[in-house]
Amino acid sequence: MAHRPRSEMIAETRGKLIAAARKAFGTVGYAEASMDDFTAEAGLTRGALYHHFGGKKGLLEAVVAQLDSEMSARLNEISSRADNPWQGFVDECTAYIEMALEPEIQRIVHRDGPAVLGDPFQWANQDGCIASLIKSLTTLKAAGFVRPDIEADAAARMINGASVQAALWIANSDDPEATSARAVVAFRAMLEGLRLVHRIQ
Amino acid sequence: MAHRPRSEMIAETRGKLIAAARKAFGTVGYAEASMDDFTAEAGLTRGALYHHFGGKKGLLEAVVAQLDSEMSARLNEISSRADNPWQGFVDECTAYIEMALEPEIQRIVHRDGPAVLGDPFQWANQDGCIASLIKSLTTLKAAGFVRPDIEADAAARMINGASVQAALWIANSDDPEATSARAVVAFRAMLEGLRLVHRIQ
DNA sequence: TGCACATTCATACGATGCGTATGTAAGTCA
DNA sequence: TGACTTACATACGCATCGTATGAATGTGCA
Repeated sequence: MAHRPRSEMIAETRGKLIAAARKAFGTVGYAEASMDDFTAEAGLTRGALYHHFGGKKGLLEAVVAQLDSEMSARLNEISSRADNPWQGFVDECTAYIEMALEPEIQRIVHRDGPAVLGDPFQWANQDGCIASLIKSLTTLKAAGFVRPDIEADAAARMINGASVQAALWIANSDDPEATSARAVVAFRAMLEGLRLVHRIQ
Repeated sequence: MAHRPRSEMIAETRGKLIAAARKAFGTVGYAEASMDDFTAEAGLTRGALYHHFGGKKGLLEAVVAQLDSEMSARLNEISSRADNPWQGFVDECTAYIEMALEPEIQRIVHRDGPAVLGDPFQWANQDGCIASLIKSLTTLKAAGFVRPDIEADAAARMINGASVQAALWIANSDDPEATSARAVVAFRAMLEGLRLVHRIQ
């Protein structure tokens, strides 16, 4: 094996650690994942982990950031190819729920992540999927689709909470298809409440 | 000390363990709470803990059940003393958010609880606060306050998710008063979406 | 009332996982 | 090319957990 630049080696090491941790966290969960085990699986030891990430928690942050940016990219892709802005947003939210059904995302991003790292809105991923949600809502509001008294941050919070719950419900259901349909009805109704409409009564 | 009936001793031991665990879980969190430490603080050892609760997880379940039934009692009290059913429900939800601001409830019920025990809707506390939510929604729907196509379970999910997020937002804010006001606006708007109203366009 | 039994809880032990301190090899730059 | 830094492995001590065992006390039955 020829001499390779150090920066490449580092990137490879970090990547291997993140991948191994992601797999372990996603399957057995953060608390049950043994650092010795999954570093060994990556052909490394805890020494490398502590050097690059400071500890288990730091590695979780890195894993979450990776998942988050992947989700964000998928969401941007989806919302960008809609002609109606509101419909695009509804699509985005629906996709958000569907992604939360994936075990890796559900477990790491929506369960262990918040429990270990705290409030997701404080994770401050500039390119995270929550930032995407807020951005979408901001433009929607500016375009007059959302009630002017509702702030984008606040709406993003509600939507995030409801989405995760909806996904949890569907994932734990014994008839995911039917449950999904029922969840979407309630979820869209909730979104309608945020929308700017004229009412009587 | 005279001979006391065994059932009393047991109840006292369980109570002491639950109280000590509740305090520890609420302050340092579930993962950081040492069983040796908080059992000793209760004047006991891990032996008693394993005997009565099977382990740390079982004790967490007991603590959560206690908090949950306390919350439920408070919610029932609040919703019962409202004249307008819908307003009573809004009050109940608002109280739910406010309770989630209490560190003990936020940490144990909304953070560590779901992470360790899984989906709160599966905890199956017959007298839990989620059951209260569902019950309130069921009666509201029967009375025609809620859109007929929305199921009580589904709505409870959305509301629960949104409430927890709202509470998290407020709790982590540097101006809780102002944040609370903004959160409530969005939350009520969301509730309006579930409500049965006549609309144009 | 007395005794066998079940239950409650403490103690003791082994195993596992974590964090830090230290060592070593390899890359980098003057 | 040699001093220095960086990347990672190794080794050690400590805390925590689960279980197996033991002692003490209340309880049910003759």
